[in-house]
Amino acid sequence: MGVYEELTARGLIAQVTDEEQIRDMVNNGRATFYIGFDCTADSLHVGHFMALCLMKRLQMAGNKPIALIGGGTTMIGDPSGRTDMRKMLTREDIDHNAECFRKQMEKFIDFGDGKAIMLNNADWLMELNYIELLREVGACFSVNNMLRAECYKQRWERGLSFFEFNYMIMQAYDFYYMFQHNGCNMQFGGNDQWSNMLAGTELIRKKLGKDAHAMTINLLLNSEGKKMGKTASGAVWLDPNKTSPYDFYQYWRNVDDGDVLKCIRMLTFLPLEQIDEMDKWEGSDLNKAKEILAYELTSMIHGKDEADKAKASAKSLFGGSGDSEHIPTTELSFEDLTDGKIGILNLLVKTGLCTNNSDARRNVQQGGITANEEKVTDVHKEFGEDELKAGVMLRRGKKNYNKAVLKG
RNA sequence: GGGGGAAUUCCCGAGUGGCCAAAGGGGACAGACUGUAAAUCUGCUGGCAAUGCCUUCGGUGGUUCGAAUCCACCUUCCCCCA
Repeated sequence: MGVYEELTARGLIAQVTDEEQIRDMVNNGRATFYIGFDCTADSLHVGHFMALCLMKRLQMAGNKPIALIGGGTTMIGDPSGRTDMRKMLTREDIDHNAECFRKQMEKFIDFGDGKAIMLNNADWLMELNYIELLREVGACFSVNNMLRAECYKQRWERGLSFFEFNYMIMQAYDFYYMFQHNGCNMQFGGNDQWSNMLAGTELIRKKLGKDAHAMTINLLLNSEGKKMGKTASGAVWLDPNKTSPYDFYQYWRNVDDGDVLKCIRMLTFLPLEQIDEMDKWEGSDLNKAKEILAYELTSMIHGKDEADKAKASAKSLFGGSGDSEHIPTTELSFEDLTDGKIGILNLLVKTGLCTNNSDARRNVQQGGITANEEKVTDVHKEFGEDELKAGVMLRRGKKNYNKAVLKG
């Protein structure tokens, strides 16, 4: 089975420009493909992870990936599929983010020995001259066609500025540029990028009379059709300082029944036969599949050690056995105490289990808080030094744990 | 360039002088039920030293005993005409 067939079997491929040719190219390792990453934040998230996986799979099949960091395109911001304009980022922010992206990608993709390259489109886009660009590539675009593009549909109500409208042209230019300078003959991306990607192949055809290819992957959507990898507090980040390995593990451990197998198929590197076997599982057996998903992903992103720790913590908290060593812990100092004591509300805020006093009070009043597995009903309850030195295991709701320990 | 309209809490959206910390819905959070799932039902959703007090309805001033609500100017956005 070639890599193309594997991607199809995993449900990754959404649209392609020419199936025959693309299959032939990627299966025989003749593709030099690029995936663009706009650096709108200082860490990659789960959505990017899909793209990185794709890159890795194709690299393993002998193709050469180009990771394109969008230092230039981020100056504009992709309006595709969005209803509002993105916040404009400063040059400094973008450079910083680009640097963060680079570090994270290097952990995942092998950039050695010309096996892959990393580029930043700021290197060519920032140099462009407006009039020259208009004459050189602007003439190749039909505004009529651009307006018909699916990715702008959502903008018809709220309006689209000319500024953002140009994003597509910049992305097309990227492809055109790398086609000529880096032998890039294919572009991959999320399905929401399809219009932008076609703009690139069109431009290459018009300017150079040559064929370039594009392929999109399905976005990771849950059974409700929403993008996965988002929580109430924001994205699920790959940076352990932004989303701890434990939280990362828990995110996947808690996906809906209907989404587990899809996630395993699309995100993990487990053999397809094994996945097909899991596909037969039903009911509470799916819990096993969720554990596998969570473990596999955590271990890919944060390493085996962290994955083991996260798993052990989860086991001890939810399963009643296993070691409790790796549970999220908050260290307190004597300065946090008043007269050698600390109130429950204060403690909940300190550990980050509640956002503020009101939130803490509400949770206590609704019976959502336990300390050392005993329900706390009194908002005035206090904890003394000795108790805190031994460690107080706090729980909010069913799944949020934090151990408060007094140091010193 | 001319004319018209809009901005409300996490989101959508009601409110057009006091009864407004602001209807309703969504989401989030908590409880029950469960499998760390879904569905369902219940509670809850600005902050604080908490039967009270403080801050919030795009911004800045003003009118008034009292302003999300009225007036002026500003900002941003949308629609129509050019």
